[in-house]
Amino acid sequence: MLSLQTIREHTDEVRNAVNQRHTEAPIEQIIELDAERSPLLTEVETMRADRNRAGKLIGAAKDSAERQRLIDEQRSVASKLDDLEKRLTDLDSALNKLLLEVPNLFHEDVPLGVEENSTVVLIGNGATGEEQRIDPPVPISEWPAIEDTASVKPHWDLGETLGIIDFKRSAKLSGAHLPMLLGDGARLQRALISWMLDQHRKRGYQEVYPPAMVTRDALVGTGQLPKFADTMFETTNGRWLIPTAEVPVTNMYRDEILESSDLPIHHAAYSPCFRNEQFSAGSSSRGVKRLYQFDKVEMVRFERPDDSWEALDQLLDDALKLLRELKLSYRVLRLATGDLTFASAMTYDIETWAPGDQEWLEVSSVSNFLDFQARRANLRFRTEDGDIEYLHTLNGSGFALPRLLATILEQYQLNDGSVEVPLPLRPYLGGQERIDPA
RNA sequence: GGAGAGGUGGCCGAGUGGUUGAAGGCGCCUGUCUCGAAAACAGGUAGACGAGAGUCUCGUGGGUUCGAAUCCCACCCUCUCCGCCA
Repeated sequence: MLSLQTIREHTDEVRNAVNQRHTEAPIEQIIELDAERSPLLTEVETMRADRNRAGKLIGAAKDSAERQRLIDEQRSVASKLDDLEKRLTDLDSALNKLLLEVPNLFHEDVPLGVEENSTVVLIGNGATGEEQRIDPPVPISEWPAIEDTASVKPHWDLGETLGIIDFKRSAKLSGAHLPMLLGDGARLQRALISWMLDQHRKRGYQEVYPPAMVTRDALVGTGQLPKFADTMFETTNGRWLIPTAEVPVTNMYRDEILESSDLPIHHAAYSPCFRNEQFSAGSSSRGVKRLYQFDKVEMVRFERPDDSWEALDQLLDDALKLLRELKLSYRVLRLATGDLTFASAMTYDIETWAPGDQEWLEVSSVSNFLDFQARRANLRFRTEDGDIEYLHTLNGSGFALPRLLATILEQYQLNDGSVEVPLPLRPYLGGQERIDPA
């Protein structure tokens, strides 16, 4: 969250950020309550100081008449202090509630506008290995459509003919949007998970296998709650199913003060993710593109504030390294303000090309949250000078498995209907080179 | 799920209504001593808000009281035993 101080001192900037995100936040209410709170706080603190002073005198009083006189005196102010304290508590909790609904500020390089204003900043060709930085970035609305004449099947057809993705049978047990992987499909996913975790580990990301159920507080910490409760599943025992491993992992160091020498901390976590998607029939949710449950490998970084922007670039590159090794075609978007998530100050989306479906699939989202989550989750560290500061958090997927799997199936499809196994994954599949129809 | 024990500062641990934000020890930092180190001795050593005075924090939230680490209630967490389970 933003500090009260930020909202108080940079009100216009905050208002502007909220508007550019095309959302709403109770800024005016916050300003109003804050104006009432400040003088009240001073008054309450002065009265408490009096009370504490009197308490010491009462404790030390030898003469019982004098002691009784002091007690009577305090008795007469106690109820007034009580009233004022109640009002202060009410204001504080109201303010805290409102502050949780204010989105983060964003970096000046974030393009303004809605989704179509997001810009393409990088594009990579899987076949040739060429990578091109797009400078200046081009809005996706002006980005030329890909002329991909490859006549290949979309992954949902391929998955069925190869017998590796089953939509029909899983519907019997779970309903729509919860497909199952079979045989080489399940094995390919497992290979991907292992390979990705191994790659991240090599680059210094310590592996974590987090709980998939978390408390409400954890979700408040990362910013999903209180605003986005309807996008998740609450369990009957008061926990919530995680929408991403970002939630448990970012909350790991909650209420701790890390030493400067501990930073940076890099984790990679494999977990299932659960999202209460509002589906409408159509191409955007076909196949495995949008599901109630999917697996994902997520990278989470805890950084010193000065390092977080450089860390964002590294994080993006750490994700892209995997796509380069898999020889997949991809592009990187810098999301526009209207498409940014609540907590993010800047987000890159990585999309891979799905030739069967003729569309780009979002397989990763890489964000810098600055101290926004750190304030909510109380993530702090001690600087070299001994000061205590909020650290910065970042995360990026590497990668969401269903869509990555879909892209691989479509990009690695051969003329005879089989699918080649990407080179780096073969050691994880006992050297297997192809997936043939079952 | 049942029965019991317990949650105090970086750690251990005292404190059961009043100059206690908290004794003592360990650890850590600084100084004296030393060629240097160790030992010894002396001093220092939690966080939040605030310009500051000051206020708040002894698992969390309520309550009693002029006053709560200390009394009462609820909840959370940890440990032991039983039951159940992968």
